Amino acid sequence: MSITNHQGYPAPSLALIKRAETLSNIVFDQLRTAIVKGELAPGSKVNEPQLSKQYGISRGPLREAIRRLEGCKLVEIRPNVGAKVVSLNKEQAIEIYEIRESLEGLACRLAAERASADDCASLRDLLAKHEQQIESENYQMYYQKEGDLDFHYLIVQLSGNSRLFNLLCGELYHLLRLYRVQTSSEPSRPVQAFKEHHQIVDALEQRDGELAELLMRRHIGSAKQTLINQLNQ
Amino acid sequence: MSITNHQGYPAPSLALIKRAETLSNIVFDQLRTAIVKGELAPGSKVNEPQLSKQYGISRGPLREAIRRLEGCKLVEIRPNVGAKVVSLNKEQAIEIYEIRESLEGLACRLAAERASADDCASLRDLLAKHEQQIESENYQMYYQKEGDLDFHYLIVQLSGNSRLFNLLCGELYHLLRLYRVQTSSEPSRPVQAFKEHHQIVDALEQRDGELAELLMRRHIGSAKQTLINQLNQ
DNA sequence: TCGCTGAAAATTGTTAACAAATATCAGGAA
DNA sequence: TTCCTGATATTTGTTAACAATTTTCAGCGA
Repeated sequence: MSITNHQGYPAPSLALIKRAETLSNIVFDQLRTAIVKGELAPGSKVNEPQLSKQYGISRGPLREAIRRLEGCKLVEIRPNVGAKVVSLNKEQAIEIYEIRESLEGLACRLAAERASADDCASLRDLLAKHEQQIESENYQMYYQKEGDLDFHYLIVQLSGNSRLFNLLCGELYHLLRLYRVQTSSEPSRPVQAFKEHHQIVDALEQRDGELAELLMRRHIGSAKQTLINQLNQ
Repeated sequence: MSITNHQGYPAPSLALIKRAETLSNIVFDQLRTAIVKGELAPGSKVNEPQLSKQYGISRGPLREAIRRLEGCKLVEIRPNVGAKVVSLNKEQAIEIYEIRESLEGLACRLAAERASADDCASLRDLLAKHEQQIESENYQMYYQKEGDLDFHYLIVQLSGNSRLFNLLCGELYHLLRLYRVQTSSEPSRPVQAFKEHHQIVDALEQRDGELAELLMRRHIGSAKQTLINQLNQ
């Protein structure tokens, strides 16, 4: 969950000055988190009077936060009726996996072209740390937990394409997390995934962008296929 | 934009029944159009009192519309300072082209797999119509005008992935249009582009998803390269 | 029971006023 | 001149009240 904050704060001395966050921004963050964590159930109504009481603010900034969520496609608003938390069906989840497959492939190719030796070392470190975790705990833990996300996040970051990062690690990540919460489904092939991660890092170290792209697309394609199998079953 | 009228209203003329659009939604549409067309210059400040006067509404719904634009990443808001129309530099434009290259490749592959014979016929019709326009007017016209967009839109639509459509033909299209307005740059290789469009349709007709993807990636990669050359010059 | 009606309640949309922060700019000092 | 200062004006953030619409639900009749 350690996402870099690219709107960096100005200076160390100013670090103590509390950022002038507006109520709207605060509530936007809290609502988005609540939605992504499933505390606000997919498909459920967003009740303005209730939430404004709950957060202790008036409806003005709350409505602005909801409008921003609408722009992010996390809620849908029908005029004179209200906002509903977006809800994904399996077809829509597959659509997102298709996009992720393509874009993380791109990220991998770019990362292979642009990553420095230090960057590759970081990736190796990360995988080594994961290996420790896996051995000390249980193979099940790895893919299901944040370890998988850390790996993907780092590669997308190494791609150097900041819009790609925002898209994959922001919007699409939120939607997929929403879907997982909604269906209580978790990825379920930890050992294989770990092997594939190693192969991908190998390709990155060899600066083989095409291979890295291919491997990542396969890697996510497998997860997509698992989902499709569930759909057909 | 047709009105869904569930209640059996007298219906003297459905066209006259004004849709229950909120002021916020109306102004959102108008602002987005103004931004994408460049009427609100990139980087310029979004002044609430001025706009609320101009549109004849109060600041409440106007601010909601601006917050929604923020969610769409078309404006950036700094607390206590206000909203600015987003402005893209060349690096950011290249980032978008990289994403488009990958995603339109995906769209092409999916379109090749899913498009029906009728769909392919529609594409052929579209290209034939473009060919007429080109011959009757000027080769310059084609790639610069909406013809190019029509072609890309249709393919993305044929992919059957609605989120992909919203992403490519919604968000990314708006941003690229913004960049073109900003730099007054227009694509400049109409003849070659037209040939490439034909090749892509050929691949689609042959149901060759891999080739279609490759060709589309090259097609957009060329446009990206043109941009990079401008950057280095 | 079922479905309809319509008044009451709750919710959403909009506005205007006030509070707080920032931007502007005249005036003065080095 | 150039750079500060600080009073003023403007803009943004927030609230509460009002208007309009939808939802709820008791009452009624077939």
